[in-house]
Amino acid sequence: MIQTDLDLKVKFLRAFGDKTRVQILECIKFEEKTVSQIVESIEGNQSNISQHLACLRGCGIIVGRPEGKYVYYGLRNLQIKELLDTFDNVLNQIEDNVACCDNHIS
Amino acid sequence: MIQTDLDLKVKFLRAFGDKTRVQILECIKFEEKTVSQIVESIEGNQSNISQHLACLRGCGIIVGRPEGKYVYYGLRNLQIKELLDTFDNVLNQIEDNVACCDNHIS
DNA sequence: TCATCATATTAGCAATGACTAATATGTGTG
DNA sequence: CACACATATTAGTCATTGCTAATATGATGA
Repeated sequence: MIQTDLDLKVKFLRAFGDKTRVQILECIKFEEKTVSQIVESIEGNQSNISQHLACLRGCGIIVGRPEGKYVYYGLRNLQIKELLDTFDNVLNQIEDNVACCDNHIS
Repeated sequence: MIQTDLDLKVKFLRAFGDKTRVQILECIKFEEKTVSQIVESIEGNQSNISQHLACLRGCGIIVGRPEGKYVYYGLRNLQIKELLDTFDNVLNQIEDNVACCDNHIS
């Protein structure tokens, strides 16, 4: 299947649109963590977290650094960090509007 | 149901993670358009587009301005515009990684 | 090498989201 | 008022995504 730029963009953006993945990103926003640490921190299960990590990694949002039997995950680069900060900033301004969105789409 | 800040954040971010909605945003990025114009521009159907517009509006990303029998939709504010630009910038840097993400999640 | 721990992968199921078709609302115009 | 046009809403179906449980891989240390 051919992926257009649009498809890639959507895939990238969709990666941010899941509760577990947002929690993971917040969890490793300031320092890299092992899978176990992330699992414990957000109280998920190992398999599930591992799948979401694979997704975020595959989308170029995070990177994994194996070290012995652990893998440390962290944000890919500063740009991603800044993007996350931008989300928070924009969200603060429009929080009231988002609160009343009850359409079943999204 | 109580919506936590996290839920709101996820709802907001998820709004960007759909092909049709991304197309809509690109379509009205520089100037507001009527629903009909958007429908024609991205070759969707009216009902579908209308639902996605409701979603984006409900999430505070776009605003609708009724004028006579038309409704003009545009980005809510400059911050949203800048956020969209940021997406493009970040994406340019990591496009190669996104391309090879084949996990069925996201 | 065997046992253990950390992480990844797979398959199947459950839940959510998006699309279509039909209908409703609302606005302008003859 | 009646009609035409623009947009919104609803219900139902189909497709996608996420979760769980089980198993596999890979590394460490006794």
